[in-house]
Amino acid sequence: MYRTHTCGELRLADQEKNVTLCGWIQRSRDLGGMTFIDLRDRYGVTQLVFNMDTDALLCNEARRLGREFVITAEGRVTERSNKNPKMPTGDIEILVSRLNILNTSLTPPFTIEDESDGGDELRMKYRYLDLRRNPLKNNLLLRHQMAYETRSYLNSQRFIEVETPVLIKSTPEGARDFVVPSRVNPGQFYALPQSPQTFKQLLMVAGYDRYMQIVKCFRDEDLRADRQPEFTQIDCEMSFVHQEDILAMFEGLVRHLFQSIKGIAFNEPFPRLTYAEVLEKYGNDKPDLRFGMEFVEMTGKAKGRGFSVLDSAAYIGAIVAPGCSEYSRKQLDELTEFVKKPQVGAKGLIYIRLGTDGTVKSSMDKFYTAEDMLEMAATAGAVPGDLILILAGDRIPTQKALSELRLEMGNRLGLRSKGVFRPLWVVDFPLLEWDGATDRFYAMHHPFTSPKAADIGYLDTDPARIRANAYDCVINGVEVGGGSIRIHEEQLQKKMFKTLGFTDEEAERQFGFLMSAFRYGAPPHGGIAFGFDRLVSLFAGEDSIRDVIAFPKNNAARDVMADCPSEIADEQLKELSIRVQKS
RNA sequence: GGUCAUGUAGUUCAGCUGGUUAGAAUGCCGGCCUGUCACGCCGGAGGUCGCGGGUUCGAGUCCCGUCGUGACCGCCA
Repeated sequence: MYRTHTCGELRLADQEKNVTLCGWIQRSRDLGGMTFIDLRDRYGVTQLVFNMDTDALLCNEARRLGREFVITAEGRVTERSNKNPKMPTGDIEILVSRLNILNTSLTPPFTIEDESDGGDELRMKYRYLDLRRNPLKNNLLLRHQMAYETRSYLNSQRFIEVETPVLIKSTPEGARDFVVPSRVNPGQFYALPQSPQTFKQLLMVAGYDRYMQIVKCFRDEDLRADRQPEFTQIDCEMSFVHQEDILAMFEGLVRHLFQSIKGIAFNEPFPRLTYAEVLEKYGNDKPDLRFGMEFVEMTGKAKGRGFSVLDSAAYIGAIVAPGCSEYSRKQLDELTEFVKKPQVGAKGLIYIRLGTDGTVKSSMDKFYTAEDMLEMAATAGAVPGDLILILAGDRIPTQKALSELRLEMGNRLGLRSKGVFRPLWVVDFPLLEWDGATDRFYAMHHPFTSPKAADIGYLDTDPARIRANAYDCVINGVEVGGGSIRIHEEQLQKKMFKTLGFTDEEAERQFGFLMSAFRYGAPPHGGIAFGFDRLVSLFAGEDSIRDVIAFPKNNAARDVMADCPSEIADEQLKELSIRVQKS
């Protein structure tokens, strides 16, 4: 070993020890007669000291060290005459007797500090330098701890980790597949898994009744701050369970992570809201429960005064912004602009101010009396000093817009604190979604999700009404996990494929192996997958999952450090029987 | 596929209704400095204003195109 200790561990108790440290030059302070150097490694920073009087030669050598040089330094641990209470190692320093430069460094293009001066683009290009900084280092350490605690909890519950293949069969359902050409099978392709879905079900058929895997998944869709083309799931499946058993087991996992990593205990069970409920109350299937401001439907109450915007609306919804009655014209205009953005899509915003002095002011004073509005305010549960914000229009788009407005108000009022966590389960998702463009149903979760027993009858009569045994785990407005109880009977699965518009032949060609397996004693089973990157970014308080991934891709799915994807040699293409069409 | 924002010293940014030699901070280099820890002080170097075209007597600034980056919509079972 080059070193006897790390740069984070020496304390006053180690005084007079002769030690050797290795690390990178964080910074040096040359005072003329003496020079201080902060030496950094993964574990911390330790101050080295050189003195002209003690050893002029060595001190001059130290003055020539540049930022990010890699050195090894041997010396004696001594108590500082000026201690630095801000550093864990601030009581000591190393009086260096021997110095060795292991490697020099170019001056890095941005400063390796907690608050770097580098922009995103540059830091992505030099990711290996960015990873030297504490914020990213701490995120990766957190990620490691969470993976470790996940395995620890699930292992204690008798789950076993099984690896599943990465080169699998492509299927047209769901997200676009990443595709891999097969050299030995010209003209044929593998796909990278969007998730190990079918394999974990096959493991259940095989009798491994508690499976888990922390596994990479791939989806060739456009990116977002919380979406990468390759991402990591905590993938799980269990046999002989009902929905209730899954929720209990994995509520346990989430609790274990919060307890062991953040020391947070939740006293109450996680709330469970149905899909229908969260849409009515929050206009969103992943509601942020850190604050209330639930929707109040006014559709029945607010009509019939000759205000055409409301009279013609299929849905009228309100939220109450507590204590905001004094919002200025400018602030209200900002909110109106916000809801009118194309991404939000409302046509306008109606407000009612309930003054603390009992007065009522509204943007629809022309049509409604003060009594009308006080009655509406009472319906909405508003009190003097509150501001009521109302959107009207078609039901679904208006609820969606009101949801955006609710979140915006939550931000403005500081109700979405990063240190507060409000998990919940959303249950009873619809089984199917109608798509007008292709004129067919799609599975909302995936085609293996089982319908609620009570709703199975609707398969033939009214498929849109069927609720699924599907559930999401949502924390602070982030969908961190989701799963379902699967279909384990061949006949029902066949019927499901039929409802989705598959012919028997198509179903057989794409999922024949699964259908076959179901003929050999498939146990009832179900599972869940957590978005590990999202979970870590939530714990880390980061807005983007890129900050918890060592080497992420950018907006356009490029690795700007490696400059990838890239073209490949004609030889390679030929070998793969692929011709590239240049447009 | 679409909308919006953005691109100026190594870096982060400023640069007004178009007008002399494009500024600041930080980093870098040199000098001074024996208890600093974001050390301090003095000095210096450093620019194809992303790229291409246009308008104009004159463009970092206005217009068009293009490329990069970021956020969002569509998309993501």
